[in-house]
Amino acid sequence: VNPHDIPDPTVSRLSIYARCLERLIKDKINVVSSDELADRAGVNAAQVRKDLSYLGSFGRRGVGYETHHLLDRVSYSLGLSKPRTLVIVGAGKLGSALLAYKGFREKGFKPVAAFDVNKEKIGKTIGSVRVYDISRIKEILKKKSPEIAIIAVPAPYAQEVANELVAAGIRSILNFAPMVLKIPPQVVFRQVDLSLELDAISYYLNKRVPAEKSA
Amino acid sequence: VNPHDIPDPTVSRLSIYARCLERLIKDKINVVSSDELADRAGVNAAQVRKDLSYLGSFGRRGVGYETHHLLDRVSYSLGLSKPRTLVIVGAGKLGSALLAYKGFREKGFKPVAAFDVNKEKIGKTIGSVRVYDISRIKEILKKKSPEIAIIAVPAPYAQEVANELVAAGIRSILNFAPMVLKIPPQVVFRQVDLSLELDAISYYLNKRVPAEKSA
DNA sequence: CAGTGTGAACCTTTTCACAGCA
DNA sequence: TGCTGTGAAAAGGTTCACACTG
Repeated sequence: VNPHDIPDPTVSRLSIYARCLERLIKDKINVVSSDELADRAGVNAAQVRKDLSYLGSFGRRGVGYETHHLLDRVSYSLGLSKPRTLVIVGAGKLGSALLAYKGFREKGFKPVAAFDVNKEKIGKTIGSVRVYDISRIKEILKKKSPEIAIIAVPAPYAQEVANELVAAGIRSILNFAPMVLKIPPQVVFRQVDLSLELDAISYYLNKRVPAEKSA
Repeated sequence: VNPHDIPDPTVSRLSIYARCLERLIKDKINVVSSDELADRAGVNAAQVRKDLSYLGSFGRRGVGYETHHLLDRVSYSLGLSKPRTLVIVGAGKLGSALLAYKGFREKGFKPVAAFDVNKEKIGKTIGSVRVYDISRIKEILKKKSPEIAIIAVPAPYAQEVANELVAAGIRSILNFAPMVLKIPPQVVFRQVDLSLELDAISYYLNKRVPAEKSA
């Protein structure tokens, strides 16, 4: 459907450019150069131009990019034009925090259901979304046809949950459990891994001088 | 301090190998081949061998890697041998979820303080850690000297918080706010970005056939 | 033999540098 | 003149393939 294949790192940066463009538009700035956008996105200007070139060319030479137009184009490429529905599996601390997250709705990601095993949570409403018994995943997914499932259960249950989601025909999964999951290739899969990030920080902390001398 | 420079993607995978090795050890498996480890980590075997080769060579040809020894070596390389202290700025839904996260302590990351602006939270204890007024960052950081700060405040405040942390001499920052932050290069910096991940999923959802025909 | 360790080939991504255009 | 768009070069990472060894 989309024009061409965009490299994965570029996809990630497009999301960041979109965020920067929203800010610029909020500030009533109508034109931005690759230099300025690069600075705001924390990358270099050639990178911005190369990234945007995957979407076609609509900068004006000698001027820059029209912010509204560029945001439209970036959003379109990311498929953000139409709203997306999602479910969250696991309504514990993390799941609840995610359900309460305002950013979802603002960006067009709409939670339509949550699941948990805890009897006390089942039937309750968190962040305007109902919590269902986890055994009803297949049934509810059939009814609501969400496009995205977020896994926010403890690591030992994550693979099992993933299997059920896949069996129920989910098209994409975002996993927060610190666990390698086997997911069939036709399902879009991404991972957010707090504990990996901490390990990485730990590594780079050690690489730096253990005790700094001066600023 | 550390032997050699390890590529960033390898650092991330080392964290995953460590996780797999813990599992293997829990299951009383003492030797593992690069093939088996690769399968569990979701990468290919050459990758595993190349990654491990950055740490030296201690596999036994024809046999595999001794799990205990390898885990020790990987943990050491990641700097996980010694415990790390951290603070969390922002004790809202997300910050509280993070404070409650058991995985921290298990892996040797110890929260020593939290900060918030909300008067109702200040003075309370969440997950065994006290919540301080955010204006006391400098003072408390001086006293507790944490190595890592986690930013879990709303995006508009994240840069301001980051500036204070840097001014207070923090050595590393993990940012959860969906916001590009300017951090001086001597501070180790990583970002966890939910909204970016969702955008990426949205992109790949669009790339796939909009309606699937068969399995 | 089975499985590691690693140079070399391959592939992807980033950066450079400049032609081309408003 | 100033800034985009883009080939080409450089850098960085992954995979291959095989010599080597317990």
